[in-house]
Amino acid sequence: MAQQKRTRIQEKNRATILEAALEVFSNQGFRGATLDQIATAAGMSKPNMLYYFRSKEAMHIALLERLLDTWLDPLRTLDAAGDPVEEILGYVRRKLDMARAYPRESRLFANEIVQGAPRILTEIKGPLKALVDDKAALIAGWSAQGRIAALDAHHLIFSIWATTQHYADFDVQVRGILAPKGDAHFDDAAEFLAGFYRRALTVG
Amino acid sequence: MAQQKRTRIQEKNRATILEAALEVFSNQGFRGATLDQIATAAGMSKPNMLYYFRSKEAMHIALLERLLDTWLDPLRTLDAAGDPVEEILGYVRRKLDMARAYPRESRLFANEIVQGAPRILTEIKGPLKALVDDKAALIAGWSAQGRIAALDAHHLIFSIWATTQHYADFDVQVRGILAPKGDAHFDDAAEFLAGFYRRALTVG
DNA sequence: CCGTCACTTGACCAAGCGGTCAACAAATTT
DNA sequence: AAATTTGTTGACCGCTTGGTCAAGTGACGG
Repeated sequence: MAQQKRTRIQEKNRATILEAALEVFSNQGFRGATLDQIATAAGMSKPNMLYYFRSKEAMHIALLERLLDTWLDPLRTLDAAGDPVEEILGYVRRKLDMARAYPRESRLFANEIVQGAPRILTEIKGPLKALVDDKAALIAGWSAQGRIAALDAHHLIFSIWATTQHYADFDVQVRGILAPKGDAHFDDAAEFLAGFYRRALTVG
Repeated sequence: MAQQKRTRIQEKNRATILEAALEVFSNQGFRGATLDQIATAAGMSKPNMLYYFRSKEAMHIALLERLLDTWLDPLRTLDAAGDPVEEILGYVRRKLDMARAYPRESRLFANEIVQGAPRILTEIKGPLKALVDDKAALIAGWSAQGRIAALDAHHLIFSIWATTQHYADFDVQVRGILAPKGDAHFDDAAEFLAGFYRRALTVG
C-alpha cells in the first residue's frame, strides 16, 4: 500500500487533511490535537478522514516526512564556490524567509524536538546529520583558510537555526515584547541578523 | 487561600509534586502529561496529589510562576556601569549556564510559548516586556554611543535567548547531530558563543 | 440497469482521562 | 484518651478520545 496509484479525489482529500492537520498540530502539539478538531478543520467527517489516514499518528508522520525535505533546502544550496561570508549570509536570509513563510511547519518541528523527537530521531541521526556534517566541513574549511573568522562550524549552524526559527516558534513572545509595533519585526530581524552575522563572520 | 500557613508536610509534598510535575510536563507538554504519570513520579496516590493541588492546571501555573522569577535573573544583573561588551558576554554566559543547569525549566517554557503561551501571555506582555524594554534601552544607549556595534537591542536579546535556550530545548537534535561526541557540547557552545558575540558586538 | 468499487458517515465502543467521594489512618490539640 | 484536624487512598464517575463498523451513496464500465 505504500506507493499505490491514487485517484484525484484521494490526492485532493489527503492534501486537505494534511493542511488541516498541520494547522491543528502546530498550534496544539500532537497530544493536544484531536481528530475531531482536524476533521472539522478539514471539513469532513472523522471516519472519512480515517479512510485516508489510518491513524492520527499516520498524519503526523506524513507531515514530518514532507517537512524535512523542504526544511533542509536552504542548507543544501550552500555553495562551496561562492564567497564564504555571502554564502552564509544568504543561508541566514533563506532560513529566515522560511520561518516567515512557513511558521506552522517550524512550530510542528519545534514541538516534535522539544518533546524528544520520538518520531524523527532516526531521520535526525541519519540524513540530517549527514547533510549538516557535510556543510559543516565546508564551513570549517573556509574557517581554516582564514576566509571567515575562526569558529566551530556545527555551532554556527545551530546558532543560525536558533536565531531564525525563534521568530516562528516564539512568535507570541516576540510580538508580546515588541508590541505595539506592527508586523514588521521579520524585516527588522532580517536587517539585524545580516549585520550581526556579517560582523561575527568577517575575519580580523 | 493564597498565602496560608503551611505545615511541614504540605511544604514537602508540594515540593515533591512540583518536582515530579516539572519532570513530566517538560517532557510531554501540558496536554501530553497525565495526572497518573505525575502521581507515579511523585510516589503518591492521585487523590492525595489533588489534595495539594486542586487541578492539573494549578500545578502548571505554580510551575510557571516559580519559573519566570529565576528565569529573568541573568538579564536583571546586566549592569549599566560595566564594560558594554563584557556585560553582554556575561549575560550570554549566565543564560547558557542556566540552560545547562535547568533544561527542564527551559523546555517547560518553550512548550508553553510554542503553543501560544495560553497561561503566561499577560506575564510576557507585562513584567517581562517591562524588563526587556528597560535593558534594551541600556544596550541601545551603548550602541548609540559607539561603545558596541550599531544594532537593534531587542533583536540582540532575542538572539541571545535563541542561541542559549536552543541547547536545552533542542537537546536531542544537538546530541543527534554531534554524536558520537560526548557531553562536552555545552562547553563548546560556551566557547563558540563567547567568540561569536564578541566579534559581533565589538565596534569595527 | 446491473455489478463493482471508491467514497462517505451516523452510531457506536473501549480505553484513558481529570477529578470526586467516602472512609480510613495519622497527627495534633484539648 | 477523646476530639478534631490533617493526611491518604481505593473505588468510582462522567466525559473525551482515537478508532471501528455496518450501512449507505455515488461514479463508472459493461
